[in-house]
Amino acid sequence: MMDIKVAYGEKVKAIRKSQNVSQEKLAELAELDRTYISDIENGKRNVSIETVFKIAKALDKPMISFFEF
Amino acid sequence: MMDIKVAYGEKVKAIRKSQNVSQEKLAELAELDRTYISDIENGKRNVSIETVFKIAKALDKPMISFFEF
DNA sequence: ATGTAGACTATAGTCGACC
DNA sequence: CGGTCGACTATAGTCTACA
Repeated sequence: MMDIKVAYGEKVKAIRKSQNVSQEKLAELAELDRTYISDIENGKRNVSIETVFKIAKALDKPMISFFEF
Repeated sequence: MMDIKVAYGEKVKAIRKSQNVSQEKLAELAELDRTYISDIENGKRNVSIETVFKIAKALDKPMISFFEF
């Protein structure tokens, strides 16, 4: 059974790294806590769609980019 | 500014209705509370990605279907 | 069948500190 | 720079009841 939290976290990390952005910078852009970004990328947090939306905007990607598995 | 909760709720309602499924039945299939489904469709709740995933599975649609605006 | 309200428990999301 | 811990506050998600 696929874990959506893990899959989402991996997407965030991959897209963030492809843009050479640090977790710290992403946190600032998305107005979220840095430690929370860390947890998200490591598949530990079940984020809300508002948070998904904020991160998508911060990385300038459509939301669906994070759910294409 | 677009409200992601409202947009998501409208998608759930539209897809659910297109399949002639009641909120009650959707709640049962997704293993969520019926009143919660009602709130979601009315744009009142900031659902988690696990909940989005459950609803997507219950309606037999890929997650991205709910974020194509 | 659906919307809403209120009271409840679990967890999303913050923050400071340390490695 | 990123992972983790612990304590915290806000809200996700449940449930009963009534229109």
